Amino acid sequence: MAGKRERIAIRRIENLAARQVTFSKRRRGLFKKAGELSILCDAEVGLAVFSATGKLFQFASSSMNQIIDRYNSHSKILKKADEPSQLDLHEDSNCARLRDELAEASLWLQQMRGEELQSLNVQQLQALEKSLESGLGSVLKTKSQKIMDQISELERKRVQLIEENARLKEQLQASKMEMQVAADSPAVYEEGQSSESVTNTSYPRPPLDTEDSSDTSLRLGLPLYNSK
Amino acid sequence: MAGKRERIAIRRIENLAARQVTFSKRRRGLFKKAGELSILCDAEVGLAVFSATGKLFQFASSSMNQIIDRYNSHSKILKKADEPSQLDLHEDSNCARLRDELAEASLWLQQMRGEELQSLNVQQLQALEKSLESGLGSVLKTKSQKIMDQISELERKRVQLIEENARLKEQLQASKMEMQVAADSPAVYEEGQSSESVTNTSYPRPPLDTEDSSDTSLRLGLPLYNSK
DNA sequence: ACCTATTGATAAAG
DNA sequence: TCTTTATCAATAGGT
Repeated sequence: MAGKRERIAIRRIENLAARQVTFSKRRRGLFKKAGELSILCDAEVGLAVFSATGKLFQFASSSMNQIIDRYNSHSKILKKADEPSQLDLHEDSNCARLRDELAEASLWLQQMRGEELQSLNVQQLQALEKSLESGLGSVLKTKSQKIMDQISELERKRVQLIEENARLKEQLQASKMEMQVAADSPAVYEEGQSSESVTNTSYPRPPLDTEDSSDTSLRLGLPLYNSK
Repeated sequence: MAGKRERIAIRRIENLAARQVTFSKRRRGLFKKAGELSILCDAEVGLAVFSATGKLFQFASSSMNQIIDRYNSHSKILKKADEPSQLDLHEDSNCARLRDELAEASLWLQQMRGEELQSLNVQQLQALEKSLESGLGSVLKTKSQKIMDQISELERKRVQLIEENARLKEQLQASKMEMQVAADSPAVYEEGQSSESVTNTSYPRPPLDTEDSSDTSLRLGLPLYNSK
């Protein structure tokens, strides 16, 4: 029924299935915490994880390439200033092509952000408008979906808590009644069962299993969750 | 004395001191978990964190450069499979930088077109949405302005043509009167132009402007703007 | 997948 | 920043 969570030693998990399960769980936890750190503390965070099978998982608060650039800048500063002269002169066709593509992509980005539009004609503007509307639609759809997922999750938790509350109220009632009986006839009880029997005669109460009712962990809400 | 650890909301911590404290604690926790994941699950993990003040903290299960190289390889595979050999072998820093920038720009373009959105969180989606709406607004504004300009231009041409028409009508009138005078008192003409002028009077023709009205593109009202 | 017991992480205070 | 402590969150192991 329960996880004994004996703390596992931090060394490679030999069992393949267990390793994969742990990888999934811990990876999600790690990414969540990375995201929280970036938001809470206004930090730029980049995280890349390659599974043992070679698959890539990544998280970046901004974009991974931006973070890598920034990282390289820092590394360079720490190491040494590079000499740009030779490299600049040695500009081969691949570089030129890349530069052209980058220029084109940058212009597109500018135009999608609403800049440098004067050089476009009405037809081109119309195409751009259509593209932006389409993109906006996808973004809204994705955002809605993510928000709805969050809401569902919250609702699920809310229902769980309501059930928990109801259970605790019942137990509180039972506890009060027990105390009142104890005050009426103050005696020393070694076991809860005797008081329970008295209580039963005085106040009707929700049925409790006599075997389990002395188990603290169960009183605190060993729930018969049927949720979901 | 005690931590009430009420779960804080995941949003930027406004208080500077509290933010720095949380940054320290969570950063250490995050790095610890990153290390545990890499060992437990035999994964390669790279993590870079830039504080709000610009300081770099990093963790890498192997070496950061190795991880960045592996990451770039994956990105390349995902993006395009064209000519990897030449670029890989002849990779100077300028080329690499250009390629990274291009990759980033391409990703942005994709996301603005509504693709590859699943990796974004709600905040990032919101920012993207805002950017798209802003760009769309500018595009619509520019398009409207250009259309209005075209309408104005057409209206100007229309007025010009009306005036031209009126002038021609006057000339026609004058011409007719001349002809009538000529018929009344036929004189001797030495040049062939006289026959032409007679022809003109017989068949009225559409007005022709020697300069503007002969420009087909303007008549069609669809100026063919040449972008770039 | 889901659930819980248990350990781990961490917010607040000193 | 370090320590303490009370809680909350992550997760190991089981179903």
